[in-house]
Amino acid sequence: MSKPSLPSGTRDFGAETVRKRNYIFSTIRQVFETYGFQPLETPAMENLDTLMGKYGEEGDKLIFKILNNGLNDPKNADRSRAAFDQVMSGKNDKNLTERALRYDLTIPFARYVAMNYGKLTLPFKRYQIQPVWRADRPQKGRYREFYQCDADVVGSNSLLNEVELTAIYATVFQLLGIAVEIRLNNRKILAALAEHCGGVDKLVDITTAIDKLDKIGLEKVNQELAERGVSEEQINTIRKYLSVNGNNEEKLKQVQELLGQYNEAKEGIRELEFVLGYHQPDNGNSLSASIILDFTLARGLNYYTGIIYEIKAKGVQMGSIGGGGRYDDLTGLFGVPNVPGVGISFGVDRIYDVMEELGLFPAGVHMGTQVLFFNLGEMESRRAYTLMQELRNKGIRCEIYPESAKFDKQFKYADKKSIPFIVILGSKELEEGNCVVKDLGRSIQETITQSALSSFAFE
RNA sequence: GAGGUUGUAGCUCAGUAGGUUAGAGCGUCAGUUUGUGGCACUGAAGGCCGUGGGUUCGAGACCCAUCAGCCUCCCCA
Repeated sequence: MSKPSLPSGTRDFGAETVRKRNYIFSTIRQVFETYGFQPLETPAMENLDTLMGKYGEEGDKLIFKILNNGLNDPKNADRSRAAFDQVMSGKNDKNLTERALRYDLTIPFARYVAMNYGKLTLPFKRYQIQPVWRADRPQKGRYREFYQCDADVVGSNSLLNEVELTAIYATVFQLLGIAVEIRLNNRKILAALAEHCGGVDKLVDITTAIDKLDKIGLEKVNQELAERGVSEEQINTIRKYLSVNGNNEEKLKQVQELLGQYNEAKEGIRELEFVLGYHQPDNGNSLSASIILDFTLARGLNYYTGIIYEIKAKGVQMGSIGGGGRYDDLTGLFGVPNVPGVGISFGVDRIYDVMEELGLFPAGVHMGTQVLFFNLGEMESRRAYTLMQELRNKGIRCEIYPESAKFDKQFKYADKKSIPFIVILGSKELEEGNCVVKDLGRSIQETITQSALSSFAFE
């Protein structure tokens, strides 16, 4: 038997890591709660048809499918084989798989809203912090199991929601100490560009092409567009669009000049102006985050219809650490039309990697044992145990060395675990009703009465 | 899905052009030290060299396959 291993792209988390991750989770949760969002949890698995077709062609490929049970039952054998042939020809078959692991938190949320529509008070604001799974090839900042922290509002068209979600992004990253760019764009502006270039059907081609801008450069983007039947004049417009620059105000002005004749573009510009207007420095915001309009931002998720978000950490080589946007009719996919929504997502695993790389975790996240009681014999440890429980009742994190071992060994144990205080209670102390408290960091100790121990300041 | 790269002790890595019994540091354990740690010294344990084939008199080294990690593209958090 060889050593056990982990499925590709999954990880175990040791104590240190768990504490640091919890620090991120609780920061995000606290901000979500502050903005009036309520928690929701949904199952790890969903019916396959709930997920399929929601994330685009690439997304479908990355959904982890769960094999049905009982495939090997003789009475199912023919059906299983037929289903397998279906799958081999690129189709899904319910006789082989009808469930899958959740791919994100937005679609399960939409499913939940559709199922509970009558019971929910609209606008409905929920947050959700759970793992998601993607059958992707692992690499830097990319895992097959990772956590998302989502906040969504459904049942409201108000741009005030976008304003608040922007503020949530800014607040969370400020609390975590990560300098970020909150990049904003609007699908409506992209749609206007597509319209200008010959029709909405070009939207996907154009957006995926311009999304590659910073990777393959302007020339290649143009080349790629030409291959997709975009005329020279239209490419010229795209070229101008892509070279929009300056501060946010200047960028908006240029886009206005370029696409202002389209109503959709006007609308998109107005929406962005609205959100930016709320985040002026004189408006109670002291954002360490910069809000940057990026008209080349074209998030792949095909259900976005309005403002889209992407978060980029400054000073590190890392994909986006958050994203989101507005969707007009997500629950329409599940039979409940006309429920607009907007949401954002935090990628905790990438945030963790960024904070680790930049050394941003505060020293205080180590919440290990504070006090180690030495074990110096049967009678001694009985007494020590009683005293220890008193401290624990006061919320002090304690442990007693389980064996009656040599001093040396117990000291080294405290060192290894970075336990700052030890309590020595040996035969002499037992007799005199005392105990010795030693501060290992300062290397000082004092003898106090056992009754005074529970009010000792372990700091 | 395509490509690159790595895989030797618990961890980080050496291992020369294929040649005896596979090395170091750190860590672990024991001792110097049975009531005062971090240091030092002494000693010990721990490896089918990722896995399976192949070439060779001989493979940790070379070839093929496979698995896993990391990285790039696609896409994404």
